[in-house]
This record gives sequence, structure tokens and C-alpha cells, in this order.
Amino acid sequence: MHLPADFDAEIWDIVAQIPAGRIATYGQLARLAGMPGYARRVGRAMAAAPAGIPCHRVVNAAGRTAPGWTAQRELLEAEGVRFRRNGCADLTHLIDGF
DNA sequence: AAAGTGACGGTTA
DNA sequence: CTAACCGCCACTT
Repeated sequence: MHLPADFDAEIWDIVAQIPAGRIATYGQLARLAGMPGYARRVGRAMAAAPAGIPCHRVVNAAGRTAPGWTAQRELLEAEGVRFRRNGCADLTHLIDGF
């Protein structure tokens, strides 16, 4: 299985469909794109995401927000996403059947 | 070519 | 729950 040239764009398209107040994990997005095991590559796609893509709705499998991006948590909380005491987003807001 | 690095993930202790 | 480990993919030293 090999990486499509438009992998980043495919990921961005999926992220663009995540409703406000819901979140998704990197691995989840990789699977939805038909590329299981490419979670790390998805992270790279997020770092290169153009303005307009709600990449703040993407967290890691533990619900932790992106390192160095403190605003992400505030953006999510403003949409109603709850955070646990340990700093991780409440995973009940994960997208399902999508 | 080899080793280091990072918006990751699963398992184990 | 946290931390350590290892596996993972692509990029940079």
C-alpha cells in the first residue's frame, strides 16, 4: 500500500466534515482515509493544513491536544468539548459512524 | 547509509 | 492514572 499524492488533501476533506463540538483522532482519520497505520503522517498533514480547516478538532488517541498549541484547548472548550483534570479532551465527543 | 525527530498508537508494568 | 517501551511513517541531520 502506498501513499497517494493527494493524501494531505484527502485528510483535510475529512477534517472539514467534522462538526463543531466533535473531535477525531489522528489514527481514526488515517483509517477513514483507507490508510491504517499512518497516524503519524496525518499529524504532518495537520501541521501543513491551510487556514479554514478545523484542525483544532483533531487530537491524539489519548485526547491530548497538539504540543505547543495552547489555543487548541480553548477553541474546543468554546465549542462545548469537555476536558478532564489530566488535560485530555473527553473522548465521548469523538466522531462515530462517519 | 545511519541516526535522530515528531500535531502517533498500542501494550505492559 | 502515569511512564516506559517498542513499532510505526516520513523527513532531516
